[in-house]
Amino acid sequence: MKTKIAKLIAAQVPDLTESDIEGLMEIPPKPELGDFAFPCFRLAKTMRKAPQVIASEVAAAIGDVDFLSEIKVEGAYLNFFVKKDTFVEGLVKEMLADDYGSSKEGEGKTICIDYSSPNVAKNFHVGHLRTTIIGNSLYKIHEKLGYHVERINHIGDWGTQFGKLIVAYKNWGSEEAVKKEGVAELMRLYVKFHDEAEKDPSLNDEARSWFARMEQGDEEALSIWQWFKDISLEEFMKTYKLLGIEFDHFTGESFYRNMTDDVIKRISDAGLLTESDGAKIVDLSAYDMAPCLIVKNDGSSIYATRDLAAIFYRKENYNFTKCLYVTGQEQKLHFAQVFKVIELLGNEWAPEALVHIPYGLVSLSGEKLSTRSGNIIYAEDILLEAISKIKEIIEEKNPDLPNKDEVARQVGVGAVLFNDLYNQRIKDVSFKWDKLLNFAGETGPYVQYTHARCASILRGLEGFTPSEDIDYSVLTTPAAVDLLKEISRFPKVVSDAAERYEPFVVARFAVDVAQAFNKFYDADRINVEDESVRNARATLVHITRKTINDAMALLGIECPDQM
RNA sequence: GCACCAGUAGCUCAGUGGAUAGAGCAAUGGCCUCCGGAGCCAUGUGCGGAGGUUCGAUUCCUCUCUGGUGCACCA
Repeated sequence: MKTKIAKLIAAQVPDLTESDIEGLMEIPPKPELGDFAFPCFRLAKTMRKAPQVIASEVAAAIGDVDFLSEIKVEGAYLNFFVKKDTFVEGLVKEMLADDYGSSKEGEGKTICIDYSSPNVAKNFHVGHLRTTIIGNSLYKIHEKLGYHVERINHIGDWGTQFGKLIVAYKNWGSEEAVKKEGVAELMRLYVKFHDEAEKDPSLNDEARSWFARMEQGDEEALSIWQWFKDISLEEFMKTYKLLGIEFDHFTGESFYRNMTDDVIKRISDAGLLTESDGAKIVDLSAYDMAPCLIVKNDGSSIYATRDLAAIFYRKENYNFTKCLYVTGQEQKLHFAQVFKVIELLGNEWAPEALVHIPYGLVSLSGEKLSTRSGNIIYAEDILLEAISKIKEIIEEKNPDLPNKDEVARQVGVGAVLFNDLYNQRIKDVSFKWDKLLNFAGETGPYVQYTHARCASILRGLEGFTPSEDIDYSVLTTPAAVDLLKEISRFPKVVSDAAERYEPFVVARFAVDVAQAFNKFYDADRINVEDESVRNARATLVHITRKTINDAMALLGIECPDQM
């Protein structure tokens, strides 16, 4: 429709350039002023006349057009009012398609997404939840656009931290305690290590040497490591199950441990490796960056080395067009360094293909999360708390609901996910229970409630099936048109979200549709005597329900039919 | 010290060069014998500051203030 109007204008203004026409099409519609609005400032540059004059001239020249009801000049703006029937019919037919919102822009392309990636022997806390949820949503969004996605959980299962754990286990731990308490005991040992290391710094050297032994294949070290890793993974899987999140690969850091020598050789062969304070680095001062550490002075590898190895491995095995890293913004410099090293090794694809997707810090009552000070909230606790609160509300509002537990899980988890995906990733988050557990307004449960309401209406309509064969003039009431306009943004919303790597675009869209629907529901009665009115409105309800369901699915949130 | 990110309503946030800058929360008042009241409607204050580019700046540039983060042997 916008293209049509742009062409109309172009026909009246012969010396219009191509970029002028593109500019015309970029202007978003302002429904309160006209269905489509075009400012004439751009035209003024081409035509060397005042924009107000141009607006009147163009309006007069266009005359009668079959799909327009009116053209209004407001100062320097041209407002086009489209005939409602035509407008509505076009939109509805598009929206009835099963794959509405999908596209083929990613066909034949592979995207690797590295997300979640928790550290073994540490609890899964509210901060880890963000990368997990954001990564999962980016996966769904790209899949909707036709990309093939490899979901990679780059588990933090290698590194000096294990040396620390082994030292702590040997000094202050016991097999029974670890078997009994699991991750909680590992956490205790880790904290204990740091406390002791403050008093006796030589413990740090001991830890580093245990890690060096791991890298050399020491059997004792590796068997303890494997044991701790298994315990942690089991714990992580519980949270993933609750969230309904899956991965294609659990190739953590240890997976790449035998590939680091190759990385070092490549860097060395390229003449990039230099020695500094006993360690081996790539000097990046030419790019205003701190050097990238490749080998520590005790000869063992560091995370950068393993990240480099992972990139080569993924490029060779998955042939990605892009590889996304969903991690905290505090790791920005690290990824900039790693990506630069890859580029310097002669891989021109690196700057385009390797993308760090940072997100803001989660804090708790104004302070940084810290396991050691106990200033921390675990992911599982948040999810379980939200689920139980939802369960209470269900008992109060809808006690006869079948499968309450499953619905409570869907809505509780939905509330947590939605809360995390509703704003730009980069914003720091201050965790607050009361905000999370308030389910009014712009929240997951509000959107899910609207979905359940749609489903409920549709259940109540006997013999209704959605169809293109309806009376479109029924859907030209202000509330119906507003709702249709919101829904019509879906395809652009999905591609915008992918382009910006921002799930919040989809979350906001879901709320906008829900709000528009609730207004429509309030204004226009659906289940009425008149069959043609009923069918047309019910078709709109059907489209709304499906769009909300599909949009929420892109966030990893399920929408029950009743709640 | 250097670098990166953020600063919009009392609070949490949208706003990707266009018209009178929008939502939710919180507060107050209202909602039809009728499709789910986790809903709908009504009522107020605001772009950290100063310059610059532009016909037009919350948006782009420079400086500045405030907060957060990072700056090699942790990840």
